[in-house]
Amino acid sequence: MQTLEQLLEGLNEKQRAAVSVLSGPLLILAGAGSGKTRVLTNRTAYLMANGIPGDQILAVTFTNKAAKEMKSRIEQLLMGAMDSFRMPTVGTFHSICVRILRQEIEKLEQGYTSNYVIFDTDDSQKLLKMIMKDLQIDEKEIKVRGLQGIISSLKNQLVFAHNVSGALADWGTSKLTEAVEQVYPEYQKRLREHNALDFDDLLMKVVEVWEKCPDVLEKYRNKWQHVMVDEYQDTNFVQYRMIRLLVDKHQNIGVVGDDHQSIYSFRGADFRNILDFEKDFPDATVVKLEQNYRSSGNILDTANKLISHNETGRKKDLWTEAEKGERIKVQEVWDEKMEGNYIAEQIKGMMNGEHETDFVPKGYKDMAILYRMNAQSRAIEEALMRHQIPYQIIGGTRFFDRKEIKDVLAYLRLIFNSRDDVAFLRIINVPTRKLGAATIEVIKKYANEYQMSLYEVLEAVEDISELPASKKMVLKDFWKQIEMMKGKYLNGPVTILLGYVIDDFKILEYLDDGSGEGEARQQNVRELLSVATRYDATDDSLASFLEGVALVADIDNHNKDTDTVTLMTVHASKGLEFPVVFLPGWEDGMFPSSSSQFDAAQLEEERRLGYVAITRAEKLCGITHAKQRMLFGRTEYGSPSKFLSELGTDTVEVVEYQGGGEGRSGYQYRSAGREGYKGKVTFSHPLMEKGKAKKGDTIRDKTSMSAEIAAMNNAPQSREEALFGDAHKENDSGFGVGQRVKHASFGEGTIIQISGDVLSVAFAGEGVKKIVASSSPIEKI
DNA sequence: TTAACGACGCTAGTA
DNA sequence: GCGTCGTTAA
Repeated sequence: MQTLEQLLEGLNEKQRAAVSVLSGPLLILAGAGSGKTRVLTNRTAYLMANGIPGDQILAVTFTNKAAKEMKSRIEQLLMGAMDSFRMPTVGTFHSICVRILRQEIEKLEQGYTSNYVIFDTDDSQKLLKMIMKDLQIDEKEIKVRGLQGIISSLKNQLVFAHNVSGALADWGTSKLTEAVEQVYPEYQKRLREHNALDFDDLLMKVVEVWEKCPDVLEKYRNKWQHVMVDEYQDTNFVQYRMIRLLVDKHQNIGVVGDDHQSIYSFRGADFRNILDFEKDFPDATVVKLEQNYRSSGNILDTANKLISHNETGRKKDLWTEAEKGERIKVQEVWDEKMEGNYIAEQIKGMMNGEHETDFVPKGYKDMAILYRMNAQSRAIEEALMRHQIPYQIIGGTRFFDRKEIKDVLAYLRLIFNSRDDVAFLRIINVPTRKLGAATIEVIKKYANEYQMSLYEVLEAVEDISELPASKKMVLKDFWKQIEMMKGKYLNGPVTILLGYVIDDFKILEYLDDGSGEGEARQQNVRELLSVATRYDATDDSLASFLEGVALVADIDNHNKDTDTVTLMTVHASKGLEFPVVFLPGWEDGMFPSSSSQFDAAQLEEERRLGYVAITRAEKLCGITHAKQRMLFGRTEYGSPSKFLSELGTDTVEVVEYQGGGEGRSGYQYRSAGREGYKGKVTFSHPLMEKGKAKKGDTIRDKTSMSAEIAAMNNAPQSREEALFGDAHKENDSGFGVGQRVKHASFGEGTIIQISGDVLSVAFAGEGVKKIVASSSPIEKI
């Protein structure tokens, strides 16, 4: 019984009440910083300590990172306390659905097999474009993205392709809805033909199979008798439906969330799910966690004041025992460059001990810069570089979205599932095999005629009279190479297969164009090898690797151990906390974003986003707003965010911009009085005007400039550099990058970087190790 | 068939 | 400001 006590130790009364609910519906309304994660993990452990087998518990988190953290915390809690235990299933909706569908999808009898592939937004866009071409829908008239968006939201509402016309009745008739009616069913048909699912399908198909096959649903109801859902306010309709199906029998459903932190309605999330929980489950135990352990008093009060301007949502009284601390500082700056400079100087100042406050940051890692959109990062990055401040940036172009990475992955996808036409088209001429549109068209025609996938056509390519002999040979060789790899390496460790793909298809040679960017692309491909080693030990190495890379989010790669400032969007920062937080760009049209200008519900969502932003801060929070800003190549004038005037004056210190802006002193700025900002909304957003960007007069070479600054600085400039360092192709002892080696204690691995005599080797299961080539037990294989 | 060039549109946020 | 895409020249 010792363990039970321990699991409740150190919790406040409310937290304890939540943790000790062993069954039935439970709603935990957890304000920002109220110890939500702790409650979630301790409750899981508590259930297990009370005799509920771990494998009967399902916990759904919002990101893979959260899942990983939760698992390791549960392990820590129970290790030593229990002799043996089975781990609960912890994962995101998407990752859990992937696993369910690997087992069950064939039961749908739609032609899917368990080795289906996952299409990302890019893949599905390509497919949609092909369909539009075939259906002769003009891409200029109907935007692919718009179409994709509507199809996605239909799927999130569980509208199936066969009843799309009924669902679209509410939308009225337009060119767009007509297009959707035509395209959506065709899109689903082609996905089936490709044995592919898009992100929305992953959820939808699970609901479909559960609704169609009661025995399958029954199996999962028995398997997971206790279900917990984190960030419940961000669930959408399909996810809600899934949960209901799963728990309606045993009713053991615990959800945690905060309607004030619902910031994902743009992708279908509906915070009414959390508001209606008690209606859905009348017997629910409701626990409100309102004590905040994260932020000092002034920060919390400011956040509370901001969110109080929202009309929808539950009223909460978030309080803290912490002292008032520093006031939030609102600083006006000239433009985005000076904003970057200001933030960089503040950071430098704090690191040099020139702080005006009692709080002393322990390092760069205590600080974060959270912005509304990724495009804001550029000016800030440049300022940080100039000030030699190390940083890591989350988001922007994801590693797995880079072209070279997607190309290599497309090879693996084609090897894994030869029906994947999108993968086929991506790589059939990459590296170039001198195949053009004409050749591809012939293959497409043939595939269409005989109802085959594009790849299958290659097997009988000799029979196609329309192709010249030279093309036939090239195509057949390609086919033979892929077949050979399928035969030899399909079921082995994915690193081996990947190594051969990179080698045999001469990917590195192809990427080497002599430029710095070419070099960076090669490094990315090598990095992919080291990522792959993590999957080598799994049973179905290739499948789990492809799944893993399809479902990673940017935030999953956040490293809180390296001593760097963190840059990311406010969206990505949800669930995190930092002693010092900078919030740039609080101007109308930026934050709140211009799209919320005429929509009260969207404006409230922006306000919630502002609330999330401020509540990330523990000790210091600095907000900046610029008089003017370069956006999409144009200079825009902005007034201070309307949110600033909602923060009150007691807990906020306002500093106006002093001095002129480079040759722009004529600009008159309305000063903010003591009662805070009263700026009127005059921001004009370039997306709203149909103006044309004027061409830039000077073209700056970004790479050379970054390299120049990087040379002045020995700290890693970016994630890339931190990962790759300064690598050379081959060293004196004859080791080469990409080569497979064997180490006496670490086993087999792949060289991913060479720096003099020091090799960086990615070992399966061991991660990347630095090894001195001349004095280590290492040999080539 | 490919490389070079200019027009165009975008960026809100994401699994 | 920048990448993508389609057109054009070689």
